[in-house]
Amino acid sequence: MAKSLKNLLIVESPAKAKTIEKILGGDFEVKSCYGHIRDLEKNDMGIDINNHFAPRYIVPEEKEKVVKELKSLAKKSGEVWLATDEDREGEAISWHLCEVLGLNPADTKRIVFHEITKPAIRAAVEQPRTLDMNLVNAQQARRILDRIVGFELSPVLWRKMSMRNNLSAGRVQSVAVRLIAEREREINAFKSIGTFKVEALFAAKDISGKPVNFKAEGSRYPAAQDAENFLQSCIGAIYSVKDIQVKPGRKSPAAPFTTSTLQQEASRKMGYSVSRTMMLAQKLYENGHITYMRTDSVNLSEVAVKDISEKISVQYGKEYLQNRKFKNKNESAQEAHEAIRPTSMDTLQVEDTDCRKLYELIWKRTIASQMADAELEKTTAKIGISTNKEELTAHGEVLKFEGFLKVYREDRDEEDIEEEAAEGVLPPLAVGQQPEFKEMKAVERFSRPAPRFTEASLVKKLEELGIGRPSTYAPTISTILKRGYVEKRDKEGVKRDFRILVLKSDKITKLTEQETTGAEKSKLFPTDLGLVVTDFLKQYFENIMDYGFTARIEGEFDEVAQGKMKWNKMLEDFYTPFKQEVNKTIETAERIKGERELGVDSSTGKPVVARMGRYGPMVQIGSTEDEEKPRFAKLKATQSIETISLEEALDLFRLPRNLGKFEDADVSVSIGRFGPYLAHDKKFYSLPKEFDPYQVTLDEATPIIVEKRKAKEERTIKIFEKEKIQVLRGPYGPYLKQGLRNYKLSKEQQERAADLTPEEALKTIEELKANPPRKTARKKKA
DNA sequence: CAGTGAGCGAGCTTCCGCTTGACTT
Repeated sequence: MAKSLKNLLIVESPAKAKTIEKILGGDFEVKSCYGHIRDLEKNDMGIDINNHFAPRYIVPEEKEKVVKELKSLAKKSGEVWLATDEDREGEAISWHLCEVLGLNPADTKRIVFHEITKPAIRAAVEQPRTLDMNLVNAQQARRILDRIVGFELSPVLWRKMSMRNNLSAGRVQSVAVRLIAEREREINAFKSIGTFKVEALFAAKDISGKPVNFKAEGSRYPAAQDAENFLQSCIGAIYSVKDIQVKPGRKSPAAPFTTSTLQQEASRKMGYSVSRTMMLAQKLYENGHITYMRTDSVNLSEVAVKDISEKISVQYGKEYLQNRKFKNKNESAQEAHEAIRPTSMDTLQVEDTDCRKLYELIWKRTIASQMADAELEKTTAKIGISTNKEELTAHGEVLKFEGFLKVYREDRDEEDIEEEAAEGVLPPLAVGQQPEFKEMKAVERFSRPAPRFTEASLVKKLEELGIGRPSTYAPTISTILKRGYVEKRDKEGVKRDFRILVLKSDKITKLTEQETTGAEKSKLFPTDLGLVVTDFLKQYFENIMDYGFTARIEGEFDEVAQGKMKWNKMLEDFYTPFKQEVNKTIETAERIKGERELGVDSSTGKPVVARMGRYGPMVQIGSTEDEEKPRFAKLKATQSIETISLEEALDLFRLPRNLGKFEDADVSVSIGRFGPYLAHDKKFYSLPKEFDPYQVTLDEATPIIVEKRKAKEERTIKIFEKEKIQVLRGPYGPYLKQGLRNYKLSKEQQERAADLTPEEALKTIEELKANPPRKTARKKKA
């Protein structure tokens, strides 16, 4: 009788499975399928396009083990319950499970819950439903469309680009690169404008009678002369308070964390990369400290709200408690999970420092979300000037009740910070009062372009556009970095002069000071490759590259999910014009060069161009049609096709430089595939970083050669000339080298490396060639 | 390890979203 058998309940995550098994107890065996168990075959797109886009699914190799186990458990079980996530992907996973485990979708129990709490799970088991095939079809449409876009566009790039990188394009990654590319161009085109901002310093007595300084702001003047005229007009003036406004203000806490807001705050507060945050969160989740970390929901379960409320009452007092329900701003959210929160608000010691910092951040954000508003008092004082009609404004802000700010304050991105009115405490002022005038300044301030994206601010932007999902933000960033479309790096700022006019003791002084501008840390920069590929895709595939494309097709997926549209009809409508564009592009588009004319080389009269070559960005003097062969030079890592000047380009041709003779052989310096190097007597020595290949002298170069030669000798234990094998000393101990390849010695062989015979070395290499030690798939090189 | 850049063609690459370990270096 089936009753005696256990029920098998399948969820996506193994950590979830453990928790649920505890809640459901004896009748249920809870197992995990580890996400998707089937995917489209890779050959020939895995889609029969001419047969109404029929997908060809396979179980990937790495999923075979799980599938086998679930199959055998399903056979032995009384009933199978599908409890995958309540969203499009979760519904599809359940359907794939039916297909693979041989279950009938019409009578297999499908249950859902948004939170892993006892009441939610009990309630779910009471109300099983069956699979929603419309939702499954919406997922299939999503999957197939992404496969089509990716597997049609990428090969176009392979054909049209001369680089041998494994280029790729896709609905999400290509738009992510576009955002970074356009921001860069915006910055390059930005014309900074200086204006003079008036700021006066006064003093008045505070409550205890002590004089304190405070600031008041005046107008901005576009020209230095206007600012000077204004200061001039203030000479000898009397300043008096004309008006005082006191207004209450409030600040409310931010919603509990989702994946993207957690990534943003961890980046702003701790400087974690997006993938680091996810790794740490994964650990916290597996140890049962926090709820699921890939979510777009800001919702907290009732049980959690109760726990949080109690904690606030006990730890901070009842006046700090204010329960709130947050709504998701984002339309594309699927909300299959809760917000990210601690599983319990009890104080908890997390061992690992980085994990602890992230845990504490989550704890504080969660607690703060149910705390009272902070109450402020904002004071604005207008100060009149006796000699002219202008008024100065002083702002003050006093915190009356700290509320949630006692625990947590959200940081802001550079992008969102407007120049702030000076905040702080104003001394008590009265209308008619004449505060003591100290000085007035007009400081030149320059407008700034939007800052470059950080990983986290890119995620924020993508989420706003509805592009990508919590589980893909980190992988998307890895992809565009790996493809070389984007680089993460620092940029040194440049020094800039700015002017200050100071009015003090009825005299105006003019000063010039220096500031650093344009410095960036850990920002995303597009490479020339990224810029060129983006331009190409924008030109030929405007629709896919449009920032609204995902939102539009999401609307159609929703219609499929509601049963208002057939999924293969939707794909048909998308595919027909898209495929035409692909074909047209393959036929008509020129190879992607990204060429930019820089001018004429004055010494030869030949044109100079910057462009993409087989090995990356380069400059070229003369053309291939000329009788004389053109000259080529590679751009430096910090240079770009778009911004390099003729002068900088010509400078690159100063290499190779012959430095002179050393030990009867020429010493020359150049930049090669692996950076700057010295060449001498047919041997190469890489040039240490502190030397500039354009500046280095023979006297500096010879010690480097001598030094490197010595180091190499010290590394060499033995050389077997005939076998062309070297026994070398490396950072992990002695090893063998033959040609370009290294071979590991066994521990025992390492100990007697100096006594190895050529025969044994040869044998070792043969054996290692026959059985390469690493199991991980390695890429074949042509 | 080291100076390439044209074009041809073999054989290969590639997407997004769900999930975690198993792998060395």
